[in-house]
Amino acid sequence: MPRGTSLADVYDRWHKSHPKPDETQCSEHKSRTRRMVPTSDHGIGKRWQVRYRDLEGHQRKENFHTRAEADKRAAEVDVEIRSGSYVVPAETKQTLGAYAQKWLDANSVGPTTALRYEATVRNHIVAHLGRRELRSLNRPSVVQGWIRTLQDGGFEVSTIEGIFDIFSSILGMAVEDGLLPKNPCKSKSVKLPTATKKKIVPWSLERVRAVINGLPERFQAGGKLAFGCGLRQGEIFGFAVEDIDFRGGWIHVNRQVRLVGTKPVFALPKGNRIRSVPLSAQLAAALKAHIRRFPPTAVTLPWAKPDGEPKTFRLLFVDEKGRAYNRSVFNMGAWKRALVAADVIPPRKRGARYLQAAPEDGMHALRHAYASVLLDAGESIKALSEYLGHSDPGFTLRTYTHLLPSSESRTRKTIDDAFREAEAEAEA
DNA sequence: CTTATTTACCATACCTCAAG
DNA sequence: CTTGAGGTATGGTAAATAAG
Repeated sequence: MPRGTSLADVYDRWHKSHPKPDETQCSEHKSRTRRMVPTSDHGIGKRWQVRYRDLEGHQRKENFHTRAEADKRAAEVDVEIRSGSYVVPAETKQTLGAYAQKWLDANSVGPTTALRYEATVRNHIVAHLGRRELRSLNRPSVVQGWIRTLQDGGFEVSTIEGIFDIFSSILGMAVEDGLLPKNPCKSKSVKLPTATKKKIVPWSLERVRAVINGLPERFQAGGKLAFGCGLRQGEIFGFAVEDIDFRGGWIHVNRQVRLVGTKPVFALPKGNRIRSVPLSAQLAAALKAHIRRFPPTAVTLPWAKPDGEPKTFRLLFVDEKGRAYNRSVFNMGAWKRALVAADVIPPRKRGARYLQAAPEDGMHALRHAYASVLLDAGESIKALSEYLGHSDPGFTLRTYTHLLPSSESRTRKTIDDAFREAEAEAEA
């Protein structure tokens, strides 16, 4: 703006060349006033300003060096506000790294999940995209390229999905905050690698028996309980003598032992869902024998979080020092050795540091074996779902549907049984 | 020193909930 | 019933530490 030009002159020129916007034309949004004024008259800094009200009615100002730029921006703002793609310009300049931290801080999830979110953001999101400005992420190609680098990293599809979900959630919040016009993760052109759905292959009964036999004596009944009632590992570790109803033939799954970071705590089972499971006579006998041999040990741990209220339960299965089992120690030690004893994995080679086992040969395999045996015997999905503690029978069905005996084999078996019965009657 | 155990942290499968 | 988004427990390795 040339020196000596008065503010009034500028206003005048502006209004002459830019007729007042028609009120009715833009009544669907709140951007009504937009005008340009010089911000200073000494030739320094930005001299043209666009003013408007944003979607929430807050007044916004943006400064420009030239009138042409300001004009262009003013037009853009109107279009953006009308179409809903408007974002606050200044705040989109923050980096993804900074915004991801806000997302982490705003979350209220459990400690396990918080740890995972924090690690995922740090290792997979901020590491690759952390220095980018938020608004620069509004391009599907950028997101797709990032997915590609994850793929090249050799991660499982399920892992990439997990990382992507968190990323999408962060950008989703940015959209809600008005910092991004839309979430590029939702774009049609952003594609995740497709997963081949893995089917659970249950252990054979021989393997179940062999591995249980290979466990240390103090935990053999624990293995039997895991297989015989389908409990999760943490639920076995938290199983107490008061959870058994010998008379009625039930066990109650009321808690688990969980690690919060490295601190063990008692907590409700996964999904905060307690349940009861029928107890077979043989398993009951095994538990009684175990209790005689290894009397229940009172263990006190905080409830739910390390600084939670201390609770004491008389646990059936504790380590040699009378502590609740630490799953990391257990899986590395007793469990792996049982796998070796059962010939599931080879013994450790000289010089090798660890016993190697496949992920599907963890203790969870006993739970899967339980499900498999029940389905094979014709137990209903509904009942199985209850015993496993699934809240959704649909999930149980999806997980185990391939283990349901086929209709043909059920038919053959039924007829075979009928024949046997008929022959038995004829003989009598 | 070598080997065993524990700790710290990461990857993955498992699981819930509710909307479509 | 199916599916997508959100969340959690289990499986695993390497570094740190303790034990032999």
